[in-house]
Amino acid sequence: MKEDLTQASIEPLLDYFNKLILLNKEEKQLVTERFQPRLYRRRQYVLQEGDICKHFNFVVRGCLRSYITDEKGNTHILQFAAENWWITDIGSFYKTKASKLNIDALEDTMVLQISYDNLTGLYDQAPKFNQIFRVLIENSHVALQNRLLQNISSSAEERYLSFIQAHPHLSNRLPQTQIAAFLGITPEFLSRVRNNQTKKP
Amino acid sequence: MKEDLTQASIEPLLDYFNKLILLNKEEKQLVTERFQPRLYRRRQYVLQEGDICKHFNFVVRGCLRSYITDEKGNTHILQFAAENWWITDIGSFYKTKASKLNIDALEDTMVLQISYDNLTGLYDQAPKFNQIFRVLIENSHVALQNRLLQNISSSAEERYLSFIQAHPHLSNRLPQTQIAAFLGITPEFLSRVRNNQTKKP
DNA sequence: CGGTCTCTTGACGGAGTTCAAAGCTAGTGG
DNA sequence: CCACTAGCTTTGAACTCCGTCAAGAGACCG
Repeated sequence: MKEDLTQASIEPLLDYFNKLILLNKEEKQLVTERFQPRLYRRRQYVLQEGDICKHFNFVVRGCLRSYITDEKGNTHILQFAAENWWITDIGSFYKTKASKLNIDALEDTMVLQISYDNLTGLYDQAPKFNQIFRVLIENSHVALQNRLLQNISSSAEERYLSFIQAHPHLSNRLPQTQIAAFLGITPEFLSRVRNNQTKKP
Repeated sequence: MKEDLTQASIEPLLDYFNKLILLNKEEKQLVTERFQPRLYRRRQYVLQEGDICKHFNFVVRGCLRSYITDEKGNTHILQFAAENWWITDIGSFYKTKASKLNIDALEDTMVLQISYDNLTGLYDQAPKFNQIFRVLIENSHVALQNRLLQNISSSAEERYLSFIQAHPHLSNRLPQTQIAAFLGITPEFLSRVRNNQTKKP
């Protein structure tokens, strides 16, 4: 499946903003000017540990992940980002300091990305985006709170069932190794959980 | 130790804001007008599951916690908030919907709190506070990301050591049951972890 | 094809839980 | 100010969940 940037469409992003707060013509124009389309190929890094995160990314097609790698070489996934999701290292991006996270592509992926300067410029030209990006972070924060609470209160099986129920589209297209790294268990144990699950009902 | 609202001081809050972004005289005045001091006694609820979270709280003295209770009756702590920390249910507060969290006082606690209307009024009168509160959430979000990653990648012992190192003042004044509920382990096991720890070095 | 990645399965080991009991601390009411 | 109760901490033993290591069987891609 070929794709190139001339096919890039800003529409999904405009739709996304419009669902949060209606944009006028000028604001849509600003978004179109300040966000840049970009393609990442499978396994390509969007951000590498130690670098400064330069962009806020909106996924148009494909799937990215953010993760850390521990001293044993195991990866632990903080977030997946498929269509219409945002991904960045907020701490590194806003404070311009070295990132502890990696972000890379699980599939060939097209994003619309905005740099720090372009984003602060956007805040100045259209203050409405202050509110929009505050809401983005709030939503993301609430989701993360729920995930943490579930992690300290539920078994691996409960977390897995909850994940496939909340994200059926993701659990279909991701390899189980990635889901295990997200849930905080080993791929072997996830395999057993799934096996028990099919026998149950 | 007696304390009452006439002794209430807005100073810690003004100091806190000033360290993020310098405030002018008018802005300080606005903060003084719009934040209300309030006392909560030990075990008193600040927010109860099912209610709508009405306030953003800044702790001046004492300590609060936010938590859920599961079907077995176990509590799982999302956050502690001692001096100079913020605590609220962001989702419930901004979207005016029923909260899944409880917030209560672990000690007699004085807070400075602001209502939703007063906060949005503050945003309008002094846009600087848009930025201030965006930074607050960003910081909180980064802290939560780190905690989640540690939870899915580290042992109970590692998490405990990391907690007492990052928050020595808190770990001294909190009962171990509360720390265990925060780390996601049983109080019995935390006792054993501490016991091993004292024997080691 | 050949190699790499993914998924499964088994046996074993270890981290963390559950239940129960006991001593200790601290708040509370009379 | 004392007595009493409720909560905190510790310890033991049995048990469960989940990880580790190893091996083999597809599946996909170059």
